[in-house]
Amino acid sequence: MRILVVEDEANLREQLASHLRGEGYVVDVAEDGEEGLYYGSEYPVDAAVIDLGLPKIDGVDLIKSLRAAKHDFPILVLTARSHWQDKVGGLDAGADDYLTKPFQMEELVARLNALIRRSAGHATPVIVCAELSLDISRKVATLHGNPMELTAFEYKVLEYLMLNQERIVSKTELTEHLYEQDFDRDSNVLEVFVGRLRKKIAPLNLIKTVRGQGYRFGAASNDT
Amino acid sequence: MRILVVEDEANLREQLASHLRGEGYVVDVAEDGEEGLYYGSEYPVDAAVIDLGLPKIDGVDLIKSLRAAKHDFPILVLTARSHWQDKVGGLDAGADDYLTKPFQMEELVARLNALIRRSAGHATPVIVCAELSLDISRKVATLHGNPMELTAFEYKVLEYLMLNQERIVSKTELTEHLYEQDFDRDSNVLEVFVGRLRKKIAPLNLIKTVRGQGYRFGAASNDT
DNA sequence: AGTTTTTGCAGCAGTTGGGCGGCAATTGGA
DNA sequence: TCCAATTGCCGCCCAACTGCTGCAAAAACT
Repeated sequence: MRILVVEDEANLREQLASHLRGEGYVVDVAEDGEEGLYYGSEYPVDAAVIDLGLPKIDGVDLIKSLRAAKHDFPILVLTARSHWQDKVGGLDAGADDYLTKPFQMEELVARLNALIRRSAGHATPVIVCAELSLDISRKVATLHGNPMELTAFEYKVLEYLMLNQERIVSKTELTEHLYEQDFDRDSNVLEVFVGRLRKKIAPLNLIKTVRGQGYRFGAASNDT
Repeated sequence: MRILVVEDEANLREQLASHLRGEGYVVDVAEDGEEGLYYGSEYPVDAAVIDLGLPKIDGVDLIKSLRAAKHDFPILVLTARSHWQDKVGGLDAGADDYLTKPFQMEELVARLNALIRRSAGHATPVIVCAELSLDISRKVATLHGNPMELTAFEYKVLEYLMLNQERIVSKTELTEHLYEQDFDRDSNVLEVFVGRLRKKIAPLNLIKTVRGQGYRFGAASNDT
């Protein structure tokens, strides 16, 4: 999952970035509204964390611009406690949730998780498909009731596919959402991971290949 | 479907071309307005993506010239965010939609799809004919409610025929819209693909041969 | 240092696009 | 009406491409 962080204070910005990376997210950082607008428009981000007090373009205007440009990824707004009124402006502009500084990283992560999940159309933190279920908040997959042993990357791939059930997800899309931008385009790592995942969830045939287009995750249905 | 891309910046131009080719389009590229006018006049393009800031002939003038020459394929205009006023000029000149840079490829593709579909006279993204329906945006054909397994080429042929229902489409026309220009004229690939399509949608007799002229797709009606 | 995870490489296999030649259908002329 | 020429159709074949897998090296983590 790709997160955009827009925060002007260097210290907090780095803290956010490194903590989110530690949680397995791909993170783009911007230090002002202009840069934020650029990243938000140019990269396929899955969610954004935006501080409201920003140079160049104010946080509220940034959100408005992003929404005007039809970017509908969820936005979590950060406000200083002393400016708590701002949060109303942020939500009005199109943000989805807010957090007042100071805050705990765990809380931010939890809220981000929830936002991403809901924006993919899942109301609950557990996605179930046949005998396989995925607990987004605990980051655990369960097969036939037993927790699966997945590596960090295997989990990321599975999560992205399950959040986008029934949709064809191209390898490019997976790459863009799961890797930092400079990634070797003609590598076959993804094929390898999909292969391993398939092996681990066998004999459920949930990950289907659509030749020339990508993969589709879904309940084994009408193939051929 | 044949797309004309007119963009002076080499990087973006190649990115556009390769991404659109990846989506199954046939792409002509031009790097200035003059070249754009040539391709737009000479080849049977189905839609064009035109950057407004162009050398030799400006984007707006290019659009005007194309329209003056009675080319009515849909045109999607690209503008830099800082020159957003341009878009008005572009639309006035005869463009059909616009996108401000930077933008995401997915969005461009989605809009192009919509433009092509509408220009063929279909308001909705799903074209239905008897028991066969085609979802242009998802690129899926459905027969009797079951999604069909079509190869990339079979799909392209079917899409073109269905977008041009009831009209006689010559093999030359199909070739020009579905293949890059240097194509072996006396090949029978198209006949082969039409044959395979017929087999897959049998027993519906939707693709009729008009000897010496081409094919006509339509609800089985009064044949000779 | 040892283990686990990620990545690159190379070979394999299935699918697809396209060629070739034979066959069928239509047309026009005798 | 019959025959030949033309046009389109179809089955079979092959080459190229895409995706999969196993192995080994590199990197990350303990």
